[in-house]
Amino acid sequence: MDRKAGAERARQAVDGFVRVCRAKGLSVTHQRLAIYEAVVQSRTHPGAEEIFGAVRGRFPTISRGTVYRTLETLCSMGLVTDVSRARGTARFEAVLEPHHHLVCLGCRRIIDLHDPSLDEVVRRASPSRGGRRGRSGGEDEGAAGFEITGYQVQFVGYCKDCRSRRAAAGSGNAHRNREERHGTRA
Amino acid sequence: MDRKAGAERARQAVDGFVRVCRAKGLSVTHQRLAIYEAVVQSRTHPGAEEIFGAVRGRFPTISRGTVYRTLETLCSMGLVTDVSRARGTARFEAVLEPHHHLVCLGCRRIIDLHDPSLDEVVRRASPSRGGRRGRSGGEDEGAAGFEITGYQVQFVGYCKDCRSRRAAAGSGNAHRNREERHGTRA
DNA sequence: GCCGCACCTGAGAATGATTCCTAAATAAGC
DNA sequence: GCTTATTTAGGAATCATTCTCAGGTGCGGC
Repeated sequence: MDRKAGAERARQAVDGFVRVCRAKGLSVTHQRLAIYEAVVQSRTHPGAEEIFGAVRGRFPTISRGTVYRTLETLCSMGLVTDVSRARGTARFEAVLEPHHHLVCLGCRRIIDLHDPSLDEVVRRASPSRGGRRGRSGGEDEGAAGFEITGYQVQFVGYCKDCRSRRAAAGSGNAHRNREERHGTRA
Repeated sequence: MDRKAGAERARQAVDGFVRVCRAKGLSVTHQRLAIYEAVVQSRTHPGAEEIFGAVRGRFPTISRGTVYRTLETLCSMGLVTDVSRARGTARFEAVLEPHHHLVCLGCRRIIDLHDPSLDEVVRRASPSRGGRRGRSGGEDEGAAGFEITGYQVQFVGYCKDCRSRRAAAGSGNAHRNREERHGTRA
């Protein structure tokens, strides 16, 4: 039953993949499909290197470049998410009071957000305080025994400047500019 | 008044810095102080490169290595925070339903956390929905006009395995092992 | 104010992740 | 099957970060 459900889910995923590729005018290559499947099958939030390793079983000659390129493509198709979408170079601050962040995916700006009501709310739901969870299929096993030392609510999106820049580029588009590339689409 | 308050704040920061260094048995070097001041004075969540540039005005021969090393030291002293403390290599997933993450600073494991109550609550406080904010001194100006495309609550800490590993290492400590180094202390 | 030494820094090499480049291979429409 | 635009393989290049080690410096004791 478990096996059957898994096979069914895999088939649906492939179907969806092909449909989305067609819709976006992208070729369905074996490599793309294999990389997508590798992400779908993994429960461990794999990195590019792990996916490279997994796919190499089927395509011994696949290159890292293909893996990186394809993962970016999959993200922009919305089939895969970059968990660390606000990732980038290390960024520091000396603000010691607890607070949260708005991260601009366009220019990588980080804006502090002080809102005590967010803290209150997160603290209440925090898994270490017995917040209810596991209702969605029991996927959160690893959470047991986790010691939480900190948290933040991270909002991602586009700051005022980048919004107007994007709006301006909207008319004469046909390409994504370099600045947008380093942000991971949400 | 603004200027005076700034100077006062700066002096307090330096005092605190010296006190913490003494308490931890660390030398108070000019470079450390300068790097700390650069972080304190910046409102923009600077990266290592920016701090390097800022400090080079005073210490033309300072090296990047010193900047990186010192930032790590400041973080472990608790004077500075690595905003992207869950940072690392890119990590992907194909789970499309909204959910949150537990990030282990020990082994970099990422655990999904499905808790609809968190979504609900965060959505209610979201700055684009007019959540109350700016009460803490008006520092959140940049938030105006920000378009939010996504968010996540990110809990950082130590998973069960890493906790027991740390506990075991606790008796025979005197050094931080390599595995802990790549995590930013909370 | 001077000494010793453990702790720090500077310089640059090394590493690791990611991106870029180009020729060869391939999917998709006809 | 043929054509062409898209995609891939392979490897060089880039960028952030870490490591190494020889020389320099803060600081407690005299």
